[in-house]
Amino acid sequence: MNLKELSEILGLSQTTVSRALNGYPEVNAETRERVEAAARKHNYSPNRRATSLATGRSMTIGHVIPASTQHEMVNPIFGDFVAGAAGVYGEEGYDMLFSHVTDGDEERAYTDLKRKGTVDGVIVQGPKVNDARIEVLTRLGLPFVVHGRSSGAGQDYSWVDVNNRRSFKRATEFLLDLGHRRIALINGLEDMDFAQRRRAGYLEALAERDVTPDPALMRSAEMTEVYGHHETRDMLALSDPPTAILAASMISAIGVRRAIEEAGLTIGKDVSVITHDDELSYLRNGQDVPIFTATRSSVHQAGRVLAEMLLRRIEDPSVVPEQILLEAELVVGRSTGPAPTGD
Amino acid sequence: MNLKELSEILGLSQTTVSRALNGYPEVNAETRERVEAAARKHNYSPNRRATSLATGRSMTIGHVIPASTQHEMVNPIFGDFVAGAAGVYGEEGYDMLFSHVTDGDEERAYTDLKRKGTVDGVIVQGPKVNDARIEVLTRLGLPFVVHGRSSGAGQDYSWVDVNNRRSFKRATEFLLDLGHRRIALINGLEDMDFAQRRRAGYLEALAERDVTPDPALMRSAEMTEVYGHHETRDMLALSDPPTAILAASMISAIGVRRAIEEAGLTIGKDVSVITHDDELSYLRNGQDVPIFTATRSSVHQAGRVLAEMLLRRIEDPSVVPEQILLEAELVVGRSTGPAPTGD
DNA sequence: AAAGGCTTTCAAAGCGCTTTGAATGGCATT
DNA sequence: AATGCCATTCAAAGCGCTTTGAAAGCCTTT
Repeated sequence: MNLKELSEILGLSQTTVSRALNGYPEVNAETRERVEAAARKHNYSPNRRATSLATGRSMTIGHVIPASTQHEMVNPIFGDFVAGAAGVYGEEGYDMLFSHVTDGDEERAYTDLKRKGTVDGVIVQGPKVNDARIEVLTRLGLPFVVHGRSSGAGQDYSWVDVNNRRSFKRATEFLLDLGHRRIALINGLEDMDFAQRRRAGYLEALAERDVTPDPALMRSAEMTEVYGHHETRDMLALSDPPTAILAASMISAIGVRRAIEEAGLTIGKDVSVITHDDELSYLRNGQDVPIFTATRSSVHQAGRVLAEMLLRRIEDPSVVPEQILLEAELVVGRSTGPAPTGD
Repeated sequence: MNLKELSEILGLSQTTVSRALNGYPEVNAETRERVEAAARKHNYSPNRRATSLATGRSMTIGHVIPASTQHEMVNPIFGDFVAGAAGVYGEEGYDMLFSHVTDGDEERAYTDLKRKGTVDGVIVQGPKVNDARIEVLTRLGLPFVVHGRSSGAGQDYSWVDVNNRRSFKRATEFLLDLGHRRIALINGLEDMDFAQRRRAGYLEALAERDVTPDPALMRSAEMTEVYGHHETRDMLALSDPPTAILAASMISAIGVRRAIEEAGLTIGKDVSVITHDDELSYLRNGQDVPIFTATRSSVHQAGRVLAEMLLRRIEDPSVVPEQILLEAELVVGRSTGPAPTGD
């Protein structure tokens, strides 16, 4: 059943039927009802490909997954983020499309996406310091919003980010207040913008209290469980081990906990741990009392906010870029306590 | 730059240019080279919407996410599965599309997907017992493959599944061999087909050794960390607590471990734990020695296999349905040991 | 009775591609 | 010189929709 057939059944022109279904005003109310009834009866819905070609809009949002960062997709944080965005897309009648990109080919990928008209806009995930994608997209005029920020990107662009610097500064201060001086940072990959900001906050707090940062206590890699475990085990074996650890995600924090327990130490007593908590659906930070003291900010919510922002930009691309800085809250759980006395 | 402009530049007809670029034989070799060079130079690539309308193929694979199972998306297992599939799509030039569906509207969703021509085929995830989707898709003639099986679905359809019954039977036997008699099962949601099969395997093993199953030791819910923790804590408080626990995923197993440790017990000594391990990228089962004794089967790999199967079906829908049953291996880690003696 | 203004409907063009069926020209064959 | 056959190329139709510009019909106004 296509538009032509439907209009023949109704004895109307395709124009009128199309207009009736799309809510144009110049259609007789009675006619509209007849058309709508017929459409329902014959289970008609317009062919997306044809509509898309005719209107120039695809009603699809793109998420580009570079092969290198393909890990992105398997990162549980990504899942929650995307689910948040998908909720909004669904409500507004948009579909979500993932495009795989061979490495280094990002510019071409976006150009194609634009050219091929596959999507109406894109969300840029995991921005690095000085991320080239922002310039490319601006130049192409393809609507986009960034999850996070990219220091050094010249343009004025739309983004939603968590105040990573401030939240990690606050977490560090919290540990300092408890008497800790040997505080480790198990960060995300250092070329990620968010990781830089977290480290900056951490260093800032130390500096303000005249604590000299120790490079041996600053680690960074992809935030897996095994990584958290590995680095913690390593640091606990130092002659002067940390008494507190700042972890970048629940997943690596789980690894941190495992290493602490394997070492026969007690979390929150021998070693304090604070993690960033993205409020992942499958890895909640406990039920009532938080497992970990944490800087908390829902990545699912961020997904929603970004999706809404993007749809606004698509609606009217001329609108001035928006920026939203979300504050993470510091929730106190059972993983932190006063620094053990030196003897 | 579109086909018309490109052909004008070249002084050729659109037909010839199109054929040259799509590798048709009836084009002069020299002409083809000229065309290809010009396409590269002017950064031409065909508009996907138009191609799609003309050919009737969208080069897109759909994954339908029902609003209820929207959780699916935030399940780390889903991420790894989808990443596996996405890899294959990428290699074959397909995109991946997620469609949100209001609940109970699945039939209509698939009908629309077919009608609108948004996708060339779909992957059905998380099949329940007697899943209605299989019948709908068969009737619509939309190519599909199922990740898992659906007991009771009449049709002959394509699927890839892990031998859940056998692997959980074997895991249970392993625990029985170690002397355990109070073995708990922390299963996935019971309306999921895979959960049924796992339970069947578990019960079969118990029956063969004349161990009476205890309903108090059989729990089921969505496989989150908090759930694993909650059920374990609950069961350890029983007057006759389990000495071994079978968990449905790494994530719930992490919760199980947390509860055991909170109770002051030692995993692998006081309580043995076996989990199913999907080899999630961010939650590897340790590095060299496995953390948990586990039934292991890569869900990422399953994603790849399913995607390849689906593309084959799309290529030739008349081909007879394929079925692949993957065997999980039982890897022994540090979470299991002999049952504690009764005194 | 003619003119003008609404409301409602329509025919046809256009979106950018693929593909069918026909045309062209060169060459070998009769 | 006429015929037939390839190898190339082309014009035009078609995919299923939206949208422009025109037409039809009816009522009101002069």
